[in-house]
Amino acid sequence: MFQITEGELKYLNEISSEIKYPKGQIIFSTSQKANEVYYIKSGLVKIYRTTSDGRQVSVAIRYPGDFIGLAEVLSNINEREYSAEAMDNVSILIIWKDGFKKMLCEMPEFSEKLIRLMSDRLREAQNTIYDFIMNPIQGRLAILLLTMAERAGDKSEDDIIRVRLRVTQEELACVIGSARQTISSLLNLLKEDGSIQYEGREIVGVNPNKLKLWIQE
Amino acid sequence: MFQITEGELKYLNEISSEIKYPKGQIIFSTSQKANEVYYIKSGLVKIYRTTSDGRQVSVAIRYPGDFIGLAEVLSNINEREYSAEAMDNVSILIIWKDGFKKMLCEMPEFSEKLIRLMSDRLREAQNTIYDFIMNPIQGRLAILLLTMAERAGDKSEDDIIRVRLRVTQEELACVIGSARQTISSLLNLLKEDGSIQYEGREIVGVNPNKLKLWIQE
DNA sequence: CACAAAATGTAATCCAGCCGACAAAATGGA
DNA sequence: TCCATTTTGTCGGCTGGATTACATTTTGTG
Repeated sequence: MFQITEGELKYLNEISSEIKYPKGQIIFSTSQKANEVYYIKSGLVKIYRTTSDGRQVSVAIRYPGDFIGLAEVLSNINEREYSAEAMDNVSILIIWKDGFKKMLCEMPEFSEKLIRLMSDRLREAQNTIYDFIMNPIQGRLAILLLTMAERAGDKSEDDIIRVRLRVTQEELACVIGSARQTISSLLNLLKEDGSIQYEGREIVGVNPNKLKLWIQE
Repeated sequence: MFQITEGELKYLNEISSEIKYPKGQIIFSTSQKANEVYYIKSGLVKIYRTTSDGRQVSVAIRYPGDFIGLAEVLSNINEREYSAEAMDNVSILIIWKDGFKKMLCEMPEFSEKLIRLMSDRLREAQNTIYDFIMNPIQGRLAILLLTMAERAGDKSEDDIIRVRLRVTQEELACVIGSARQTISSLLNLLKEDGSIQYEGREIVGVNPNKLKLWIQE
């Protein structure tokens, strides 16, 4: 998908400052001014909104190599529509709007790539909508675990993805719009079934082929 | 949101050919070659996928002034991931990939605007995901009717949107991931409630304020 | 090490909304 | 105008999964 080049990263490093956020820290939140974009160097970030009754609803998870906070800046919206929170210890580049827009002008191939990036994200979001309509909870959970493993893990020799995911059931529930208790029992089913492997409270292995059996279509 | 200029439309007219599709006609479908983008001059188009068991799942509805078929072309995907079908009599410009990409190079402000467009669509899709998680069926239906009215209707003197929507319950059901029968009774509730007005089988008026009462958050 | 806080497991209850089945109404061709 | 086809209305039964309510385990912290 989207891959940043050496040159671009160098440019980014010059116009940004690096910040580390500990797990649980909020990077930006709804209705703050949207004056910067962020580039994730390491760690996972969840994009979410807090509802009036206090629940959290996540619409995406972003991984190392992803930009976040892009949509508001590119759409020229003044305020953040979603919040972003570090799901573990996260290292991030902060890039000010003006610098970022200057970069877009000066590096036309980067600008071109950005169109592709937004396009990829749109397709991804549409697929999420599709999956929500098509799949019952188990399917959505399977899809989520699969994508998380693919994006955050290293593919090893056999077809089991080695990974290191420390994510609570509550967080998973927010992403697929479900209840924590339901996730609890489903995860146990997946465990028995060999679709996922735990080590303590950390997911360390994911079997794509077995997981896919839970997914509709 | 996205507004095309006189100049851009003129340019588009030169590199495109206009085609009219009668209601129900398929404009492109899944796994066809993705060699062109389309610009809707009039009419509504649904973007959907047919599942293995024959059901249709819609992920978006596009309106006059929208481009369709963009994502595959901009992402450099070879095959269509979704199908597009005329929801009524539709008039469309077909623009070949090469011509479109040439236009992007020659009109940098257009290219810039396209980034904004994709960004807008991404936000829209994320909001759809959010709504799916937050809202039960009535809420989703209300949101759908509201956006359809806002995009396809003319705002009149009072705060009722005058519109002319000929859409079957089946189609509505596909968009919000529900069953036709459920839509049937909900529409009747909305009718009684004064949220929407029918004339025969056509929705001709929508009351945004009343509709919003059905929406969570 | 002890204790509070966070995360998980489990089970009973309940209900929104899907599904099947059918009747009625509207629409559009011939 | 008539008949086939499409679209809509309605109703009961069934079920996935939310909700409530605890018990148990794990984790971090003074």
